[in-house]
Amino acid sequence: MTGTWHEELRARGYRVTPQRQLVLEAVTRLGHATPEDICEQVQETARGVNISTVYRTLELLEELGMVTHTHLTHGAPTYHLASKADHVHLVCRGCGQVTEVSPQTVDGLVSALRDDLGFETDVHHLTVFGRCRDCHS
Amino acid sequence: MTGTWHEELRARGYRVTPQRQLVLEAVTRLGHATPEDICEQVQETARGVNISTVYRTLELLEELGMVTHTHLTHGAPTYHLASKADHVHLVCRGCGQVTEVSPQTVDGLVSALRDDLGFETDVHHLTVFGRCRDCHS
DNA sequence: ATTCGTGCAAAACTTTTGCACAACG
DNA sequence: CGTTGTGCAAAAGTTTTGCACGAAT
Repeated sequence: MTGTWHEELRARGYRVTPQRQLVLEAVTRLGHATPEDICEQVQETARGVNISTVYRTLELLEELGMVTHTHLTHGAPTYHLASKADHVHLVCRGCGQVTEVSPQTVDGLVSALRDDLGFETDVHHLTVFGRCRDCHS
Repeated sequence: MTGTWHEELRARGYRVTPQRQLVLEAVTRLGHATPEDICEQVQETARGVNISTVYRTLELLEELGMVTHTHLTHGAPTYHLASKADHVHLVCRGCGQVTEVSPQTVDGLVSALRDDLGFETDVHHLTVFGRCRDCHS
């Protein structure tokens, strides 16, 4: 299971390092996590890892299409696995809860934008803000 | 026309100051603008205005419901008039262009989320990322 | 006259970058 | 071994905060 993306890295001339493995594992485990969250998680295994390495690695993994990021709150970007990114985020302004819903929920919107405007939606990046059932004020 | 929101401010115990007028005018004029954009615009009229005042004023105006902000790019928040915020943003990852489309484009999505999940979408804050017609790579 | 708002400066955060050393292949 | 990646430290960028002065009511 680890082999696959090792080859992916190598094929593109990048090296496989413990730091890169740890960052990817942290993203896998944490789900929606900020660079700082990820750094903390990584440091539980390897204390020395620097946050600048986390930033550099996230940039790399994103370029490789292995992770993506979205802006769920204020300004903090959160990263998650691209392979598990096939969903749309709902963020509740009341309780802050993040829900994931199937991309087919937005199929209509995606088609409309494509047909009317030629706009190809990046569903992975779609975040919908609002209020969940429990937080109707 | 200026009277209306002057009273709004006063009614809530806030004062009407030139800085607040200028920030609101800048937001009105610029459309989607970052705090720094707004600060520059304001300073063309009143050189002394400090960016911290801009931040404080934007926070106030947002609390009053007169402006809203969205995250159109990286991490830079952009502000615009709440009264003109009745639209959805399309952001092209290729050329960076921001297009506004009618909220009725997302009516289907909004209904689906409400009916299925009880989730009330905040349409003002909806930003869709993707690629515009001219930037299909 | 009082209280609130502003400018200034510094602090707090987040993200990026340069460089010497370490380590992957 | 050669080249790429990392840690460290510092820089750059953005947003927040404390405080004394100025301005609105």
